[in-house]
Amino acid sequence: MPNKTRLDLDSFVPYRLSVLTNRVSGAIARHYSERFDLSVPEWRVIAVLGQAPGLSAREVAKRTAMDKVQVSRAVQSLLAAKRLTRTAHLQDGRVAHLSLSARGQAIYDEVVPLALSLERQFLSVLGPGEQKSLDTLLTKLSRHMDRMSATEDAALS
Amino acid sequence: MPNKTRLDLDSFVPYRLSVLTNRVSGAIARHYSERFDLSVPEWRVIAVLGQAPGLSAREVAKRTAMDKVQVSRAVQSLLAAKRLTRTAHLQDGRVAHLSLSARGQAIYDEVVPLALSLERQFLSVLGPGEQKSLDTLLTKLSRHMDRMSATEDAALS
DNA sequence: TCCATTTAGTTTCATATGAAACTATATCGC
DNA sequence: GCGATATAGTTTCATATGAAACTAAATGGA
Repeated sequence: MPNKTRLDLDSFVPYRLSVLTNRVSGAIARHYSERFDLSVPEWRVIAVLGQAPGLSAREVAKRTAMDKVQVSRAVQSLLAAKRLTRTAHLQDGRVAHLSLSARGQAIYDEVVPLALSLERQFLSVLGPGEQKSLDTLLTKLSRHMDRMSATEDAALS
Repeated sequence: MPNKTRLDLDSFVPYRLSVLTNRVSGAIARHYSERFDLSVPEWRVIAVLGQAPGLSAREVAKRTAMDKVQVSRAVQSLLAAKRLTRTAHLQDGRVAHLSLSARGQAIYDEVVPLALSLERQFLSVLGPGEQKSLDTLLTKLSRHMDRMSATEDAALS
């Protein structure tokens, strides 16, 4: 790929990524939000608590790449809808453990197969080798971004 | 890749795409927004008008995958900052042609190399073959999403 | 022990966003 | 030509979002 000197949005990778991602996320979100009245942050909280019950809000934030404000709000609305339970930490009064309630678990059990099926549909245009290769590329690029932002942060301090 | 029955966010492709994209877009946006007080929609409008002056708002929307409300607002603030010019369409009174003003062009000329350099930095972790392969995969997946949403739309009507 | 600092989580406020209604112009069918 | 419909673009309104301030609990040092 030659060094470009002109910007063509259609071949600008960050832009292409952004358009693709928004369409995919949008398509998935449409499915579960219609059926369960669930926002994206709420769904992420449910997804991570389904896998790892008893996490604190901070831990949920870390695993979902959301910030603590987003998590706090999602947790509040999920609690209001009785989709989560919250129990105080025994030693640390600031911390609360979060888990899915029966209602939350029911949603989890129904949305997971839906999400996986949409993912399969999305990936079905790629052959197995291509899927592996996508996986590798995403891993490399994500790690690279980790390092890049770590470097930037260090530069600031 | 075996059919998964359990959802692991870290290996769920739509989620990985979303996290990666947000970090990349965020990193780029941070650069130009700080320097030029430019929002993402504004920058997109400038990017597309730099390439194709004289487009209408509707055409800008189409090329940037933004909706017309977003474009309308971005155009308004760019006009207010005298970064665009607007001239009425000769035949059609509803339509206006948009172009970069000298001020807008100056921003374009400065941001384009910055954006391209950040893209190169982002992609630098991949070898040339991998970059080509990323390009191919993005193209296939985007086309696939086009077809999928077209099918859904058709199903609705 | 007590003050300063850190951390978990919430609230506030200002701004961004999207859907739907609206305005103005253009086009189509008759 | 003229009413019905479609299209370009804007406005309104309700909600989502993020940054920063805030509260409460924990920790660390003198």
